[in-house]
Amino acid sequence: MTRTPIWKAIADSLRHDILNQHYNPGDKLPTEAALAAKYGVNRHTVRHGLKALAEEGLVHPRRGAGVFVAMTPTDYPLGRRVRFHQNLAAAGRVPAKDILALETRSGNARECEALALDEGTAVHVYEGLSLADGQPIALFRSVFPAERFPHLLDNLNETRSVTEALRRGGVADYTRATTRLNAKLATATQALHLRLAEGDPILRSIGTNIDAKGVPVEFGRTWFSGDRVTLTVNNL
Amino acid sequence: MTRTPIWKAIADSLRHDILNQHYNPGDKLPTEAALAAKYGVNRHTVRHGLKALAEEGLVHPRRGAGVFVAMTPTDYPLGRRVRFHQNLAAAGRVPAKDILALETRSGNARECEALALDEGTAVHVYEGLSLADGQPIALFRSVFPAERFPHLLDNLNETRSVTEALRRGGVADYTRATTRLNAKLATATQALHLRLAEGDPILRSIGTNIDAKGVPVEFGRTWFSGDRVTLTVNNL
DNA sequence: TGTGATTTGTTCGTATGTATG
DNA sequence: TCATACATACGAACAAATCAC
Repeated sequence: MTRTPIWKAIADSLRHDILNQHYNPGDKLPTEAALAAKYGVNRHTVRHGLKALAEEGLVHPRRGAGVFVAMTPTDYPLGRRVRFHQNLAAAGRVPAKDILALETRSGNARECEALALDEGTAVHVYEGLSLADGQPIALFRSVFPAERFPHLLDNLNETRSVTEALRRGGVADYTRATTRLNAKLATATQALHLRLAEGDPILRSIGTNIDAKGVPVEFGRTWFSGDRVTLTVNNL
Repeated sequence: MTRTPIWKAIADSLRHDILNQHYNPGDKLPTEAALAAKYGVNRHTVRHGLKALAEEGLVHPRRGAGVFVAMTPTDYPLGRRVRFHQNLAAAGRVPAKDILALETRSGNARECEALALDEGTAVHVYEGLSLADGQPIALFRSVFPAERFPHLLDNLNETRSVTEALRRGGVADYTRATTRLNAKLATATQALHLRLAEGDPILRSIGTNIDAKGVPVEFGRTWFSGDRVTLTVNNL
């Protein structure tokens, strides 16, 4: 009878540490050299164990950077009310937003149609990056009717929250009228912002939010990292 | 004052023909050579015009095959009741299914958990290809509790319809309990079946259907072609 | 199953007219 | 007037993917 191989023992040990939250999702494991020293074995033996963990999907090596504990995809519920901050807090993540652009311009055909405006009407545009635990999970571009919300950009700049900015604009509540979902490949720009490789899978969501009277208040497009987000649809 | 360029005139002419249904979605345009002859210009000039249309997303060239009028992605509504045949008929498409596999085996951990079975319990597996107007739009793998539906495979083989096969198994109605969505890249096998290129975007949907009493009757995974399908979420 | 014809993609080269400074 | 840059248009050849037999 053969003893269990050293590489398997190392894999088991690391797996135990990961599952018991000694290492957390997104954490970098010690370098292969450090692990080899710690276990008193050759680096190749450590690599063998890490390879097994990678095949299980538990870790995810990045050349030149290190071996990282796999992030379980963030669950992002799509429902009648889609609220970024709430969604991520409910998933136990720390939400954050980076502002990439805040501007007012004339809306294009699709934007104006979605917002029930005449083509060419002025719209506010809010582009940004959504982060969960500091990791980018989505790019978004939201468009709002400019005339109805004169101070929206200031409020967005201050709060970064669509919900709060709309509330200050007199919209106490808004709900999702439609959502359309596609799979796409990341463009170079998207990859840059989301810290992905060009050609990585992207889940694109296009939706319109309406106020209590059914008037569109926001037309939003969101590009989720396909690897880092799972959209969930729960029927009420 | 300059005349309008020939290539633009050709693009306008073709766009007119497309918008006026002279060419329909999925149709192949005449070859570049044929168009060049028809308009009495060089092939490059035709290509310039076609390139403009392609950038508008109106046409979609395929090397070695031809230039095709863009198919608008099939809308596939995700709701409480997801019915392939109804969904496609509602979108004005002709639905069809190819059977890739029908078998009974013991379910793995995830399948049994989703179906609320003990691990290793026997399940029926239905793998196939969903077609709209003859074009493959999705691969699916559905898993059913084998004990509860003894003749399911025969019924599936005969009707190809999950709804009908379950009805014959005594399930008059079933509803979607959960849906989870991810973006992935097509594997070689998936690309082959869906007639895509490896690495093309795939929208993966994982869901469980339950009967009127809330008992799971189907655990299904579907891989939609990201380009050919738009999932829509309405009336949550 | 493979083989040749068809069709788009790419890269050379040539020539002309127009706007700019 | 000259030099330059750019868009337009034509021609030829070959590569690569696809399709039909």
